[in-house]
Amino acid sequence: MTKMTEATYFILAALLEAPLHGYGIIKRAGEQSAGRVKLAVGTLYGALDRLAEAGLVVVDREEVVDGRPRRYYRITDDGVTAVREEAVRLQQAARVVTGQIAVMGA
Amino acid sequence: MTKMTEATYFILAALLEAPLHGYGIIKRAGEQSAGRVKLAVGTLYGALDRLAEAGLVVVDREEVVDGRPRRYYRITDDGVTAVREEAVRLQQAARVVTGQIAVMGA
DNA sequence: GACCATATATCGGGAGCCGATATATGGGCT
DNA sequence: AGCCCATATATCGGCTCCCGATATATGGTC
Repeated sequence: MTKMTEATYFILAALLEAPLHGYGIIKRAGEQSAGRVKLAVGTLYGALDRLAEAGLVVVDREEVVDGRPRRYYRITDDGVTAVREEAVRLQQAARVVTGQIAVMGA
Repeated sequence: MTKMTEATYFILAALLEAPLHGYGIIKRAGEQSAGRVKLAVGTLYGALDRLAEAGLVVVDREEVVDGRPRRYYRITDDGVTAVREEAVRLQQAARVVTGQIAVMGA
């Protein structure tokens, strides 16, 4: 089953376009879901640690902006594969109830 | 957000067609997901208690077959609404990654 | 000065999944 | 006869993980 939690899924999804730092991930996840997903900070950092340990994300670079540190995370190839597989699982799960066939491209 | 767990979702989905007893729900969920979802018994009964308390399912009837008790659960109108809303959420979540638009009927 | 957005980090509580265990019956295999 | 398996319900403890609260720090707005 290789289950993935919802928070983990949206974190990976947020990193698909470009590397982001923690706070940026929270904002991006909110944007992508039209405000429905609000990642709590306590959720984020724990999840990022787990993702890094699993090799699905890596620290891209660290910066200091206005005295505040910023740690950018980048999704790995394994991370991309994992989040795409999870997207397929979500769609299949939805189909069980909707009974509708989704049009899927690449 | 009104989050619903994966186990809860598949339990409600399994009950959409007809009332089922606990063990039947486990088998039905496996069928509907092509064997991907395997509900653990410890998960099932706890989840059913929570669903009953929330009014999303009710006990339909109790039977005794071959000396073994069977308790049938039935999904309520609120349960149907909840599982449909969750299906939409899952589809929207999947779309964040796939970027594809799904064809939806009713 | 107070508050808010930005930014990272930790801790504790609570929810919930899951394997193990217990109990019970009937069928199939050896 | 003995054993395992499928069926069927129920409970318990461990573990994962989400999340709010808290702490710390800076710069802009009011």
